[in-house]
Amino acid sequence: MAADRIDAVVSLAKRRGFVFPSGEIYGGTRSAWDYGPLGVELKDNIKRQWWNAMVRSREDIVGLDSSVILPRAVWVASGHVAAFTDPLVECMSCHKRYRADHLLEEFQEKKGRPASGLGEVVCVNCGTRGAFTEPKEFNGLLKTFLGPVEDESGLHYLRPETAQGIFVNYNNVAGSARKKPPFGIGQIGKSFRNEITPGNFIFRTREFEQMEMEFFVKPGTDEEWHQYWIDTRTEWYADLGINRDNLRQFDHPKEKLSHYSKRTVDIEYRFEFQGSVWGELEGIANRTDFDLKTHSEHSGTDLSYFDQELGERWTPYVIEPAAGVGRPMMAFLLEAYSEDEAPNTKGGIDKRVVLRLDPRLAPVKAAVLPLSRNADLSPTARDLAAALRKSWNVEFDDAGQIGRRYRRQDEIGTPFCITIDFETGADQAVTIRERDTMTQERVALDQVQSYLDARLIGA
RNA sequence: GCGGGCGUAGCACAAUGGUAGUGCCUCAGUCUUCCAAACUGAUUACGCGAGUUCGAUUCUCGUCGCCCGCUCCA
Repeated sequence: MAADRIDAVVSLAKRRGFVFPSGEIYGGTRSAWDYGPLGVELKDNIKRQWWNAMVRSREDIVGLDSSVILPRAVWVASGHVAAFTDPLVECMSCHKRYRADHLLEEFQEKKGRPASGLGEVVCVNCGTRGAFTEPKEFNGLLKTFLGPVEDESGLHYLRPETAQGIFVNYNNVAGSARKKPPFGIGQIGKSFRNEITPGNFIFRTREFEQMEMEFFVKPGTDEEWHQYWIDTRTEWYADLGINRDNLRQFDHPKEKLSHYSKRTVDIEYRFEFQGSVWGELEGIANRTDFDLKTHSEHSGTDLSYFDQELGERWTPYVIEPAAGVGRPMMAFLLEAYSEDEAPNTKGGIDKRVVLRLDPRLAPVKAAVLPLSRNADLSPTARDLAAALRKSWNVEFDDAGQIGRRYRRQDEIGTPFCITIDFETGADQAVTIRERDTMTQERVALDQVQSYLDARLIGA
């Protein structure tokens, strides 16, 4: 059932132009997806909501847009060059693949002593002992080469997280924006990871977009701030329409924390993938003073803060709410997808697909629909659509029967349909039909703008 | 990258060693006065390459891609 729901959403996403397989005419690639006309609107709306909530509306947070390509030294300092490398081995008997370090850890757990090597380890899948290939380094960083020659001197990495761009600009931002802890720097941008297994639609891709905010606080206040951001971010999803029953907070077990983290809590959504019910939307990590300290050491630039009140110097702790863009987008789509039964004019029952997106997220805010194409209603309708477009993304559609056009808009989540009919010329009014309530209201032509404005606050 | 499965219009499905059909969708027209009406017409596909063959969408091989698995974490 849940898998059906995902299938239905994936199919809808492609059919109506939300998401296309990347490079499809050449066969496509699982590494990335392309966002079509409706997808880019939805994605921008999600990003705008995040930016408004996290940056614009807050005195204590400012924005940044840092580069994707960074020198290798940054990633050495951040620990990614070392930590993003996984030694992979394969059982030559059954071809199952493992992480070599995991195999050795498990051995020690079971036997209570370290293994002398992989030769002692038994494949849990087929029972063969020590038949593993040599460990092969698998690095999650994407490499690229700058300059005329492809050699080590030109080696740069595409960022696997946007956060490092914030840390290396810490002094620039704090100084120019005149901010001191507690304060934050927010950023939206692309990141790249050479994932072993991309998949589940836009859930895991090698190129992806992140919305990250690094919040710098005084050591000792970090745990309190951490909890504040966990709750604030969970609320954000609920406010935009995710049912609380489909959200949960997941505390990472200590032994599985990232190399930089003291505690990490994920906000997860009930995706109901095959094999795993919950999937991460956002991770809120307490990165301690790891990043500012390591960049201070490696770069030689002191990134600590001089506390005038205390007369002492300390390195801020960092609380990081790091969200994807694609994952929330998928969650919002799954959450919004519904199938109603609706009677049709033939006396039968039709399936009515409705995307109950929050109006703030809906890619199209209103559709202007002349009741008939033949009766000169279209010019009035086009004028109205053009006027409304100055404020909102508005569609005009005069093709086919009116009921069909309503359904088309339902399917893409348009909250309002505005119909120009044969009385419009006389009474200078239109009918506005609301997606969720299916109610209709007669509204004067010159009041349509304010009608929408009142119902699209915050969009 | 390794193992298994799968590749026919945008989608769902056919058929065939000789010219590939249907429904839905899309588009145009007739008609249609508020919830996927009807009719007429139109666009669109054998993933790619090689081989076997007089002839391949069909058989063989290769390749590419997708799906599932291999803990990746936004």
